[in-house]
Amino acid sequence: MIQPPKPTDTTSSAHDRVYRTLRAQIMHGEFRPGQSLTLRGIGKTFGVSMTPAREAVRRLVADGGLSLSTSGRVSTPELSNERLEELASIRALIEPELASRALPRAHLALIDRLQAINASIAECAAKHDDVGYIRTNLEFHRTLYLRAQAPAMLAMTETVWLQLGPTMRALYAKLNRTEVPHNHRLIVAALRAGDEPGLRLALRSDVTQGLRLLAM
Amino acid sequence: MIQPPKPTDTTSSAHDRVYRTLRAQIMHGEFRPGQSLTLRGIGKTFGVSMTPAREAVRRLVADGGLSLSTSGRVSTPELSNERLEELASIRALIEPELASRALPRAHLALIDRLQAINASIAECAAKHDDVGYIRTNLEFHRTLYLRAQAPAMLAMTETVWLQLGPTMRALYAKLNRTEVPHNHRLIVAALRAGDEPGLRLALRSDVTQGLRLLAM
DNA sequence: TCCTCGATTTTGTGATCACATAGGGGCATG
DNA sequence: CATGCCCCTATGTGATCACAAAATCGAGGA
Repeated sequence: MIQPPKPTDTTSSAHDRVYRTLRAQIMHGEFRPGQSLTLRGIGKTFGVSMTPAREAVRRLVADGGLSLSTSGRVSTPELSNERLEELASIRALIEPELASRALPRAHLALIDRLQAINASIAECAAKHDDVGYIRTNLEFHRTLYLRAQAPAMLAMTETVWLQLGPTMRALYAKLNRTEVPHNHRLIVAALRAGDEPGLRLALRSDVTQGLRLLAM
Repeated sequence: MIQPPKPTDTTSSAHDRVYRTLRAQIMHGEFRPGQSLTLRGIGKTFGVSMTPAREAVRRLVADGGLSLSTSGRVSTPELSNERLEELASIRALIEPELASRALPRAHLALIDRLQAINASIAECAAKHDDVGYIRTNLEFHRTLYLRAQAPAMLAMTETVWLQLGPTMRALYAKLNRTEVPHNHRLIVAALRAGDEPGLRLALRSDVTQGLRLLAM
């Protein structure tokens, strides 16, 4: 009946806010694989009705960040090993390409920023902050790829990250890292040296490294 | 008030039916670039209310098949040249990989089927049936890639096709093809010969060919 | 004839409701 | 104590409504 007041920001629609928040949470590993969500629960969390919650969920299902059971129940996906391997293959295909495109545009300020992000990663690793580790790790990659000026390719890569989010969380929780991955240092070094083949190789290794650890 | 009867199939939800139909239509070039759609119009077309229409549209927006104006208006995307080139690059990156993975599993029956599809393409070309041409062309690629046993990679590729749909339509309408693209014959030949490098090359050429014609 | 401004219509957004069904918990029975 | 069944609650689906904003159309004036 009475439309309740709109105390929140009016800069974007409700469903978009829900969508972006949930997407970031999933991508950064804040949910475990197979964790179930409910539309009413999401709505309650964000202070909206079921309608925008459903739209956000639909979008997330569309790009693989959530999966729908046959009865319409929503949960984060549990990836099979084949799926995981395939997603890693996609990363290994696209991300070296993105890095390679970014290379000619990577000036010193960018490289310094990447090194600073690596320091943040080290901090998260020391604190055993899994979510922070994943988030800053992805930030490292995104910062580099943004220079590639290839928004569609980047969007596609982020969609893969989204699908991997919950599984990465479960994986990293087991690993108990304590330092920056070696490959990140190789990436920075290759950028400084302008070494394109080395950069591609380092990216490929970095991307497939997590999977290799899982398969052990 | 009164819930109207459900005369339609109960095998899937309304929004899913709308989604799949619209997705196919967009991918096959049944809409021109920039063509605008309305939620109420979609609902009326499919005999459903706005709710499922909105959900279907959200999903399509999420994977780039439709775009939203700032005011929430829905339309098929008009791709910039940079975007187009980028999407072609993605195709050129993934599709040779898919073909390569399909190659060891491609037995004779598959190759024959591909050749039959090529014949269908030729028919469509002769009849100047643009939509049919695009549909059978994509069917050729999908039939091959299904053998790769890489569903995530195939899904990603189809998403790119979806984004290209309206533009491909506009492009092919200008070209007035009259025969099967030469590269499709090369693809079949490479499959028969088990020639992996040749297959990758033919795929790459086939995928980027359309773009090259546009840039002329 | 063309531009401008205002009213009306169109359209998207979000809330709410009725309904069907899937799941889970509790109870009875072996 | 385990297991199967049933009822109730939780949950998703789709329709409808109120509202705001945008677009479109038309009238009037320059």
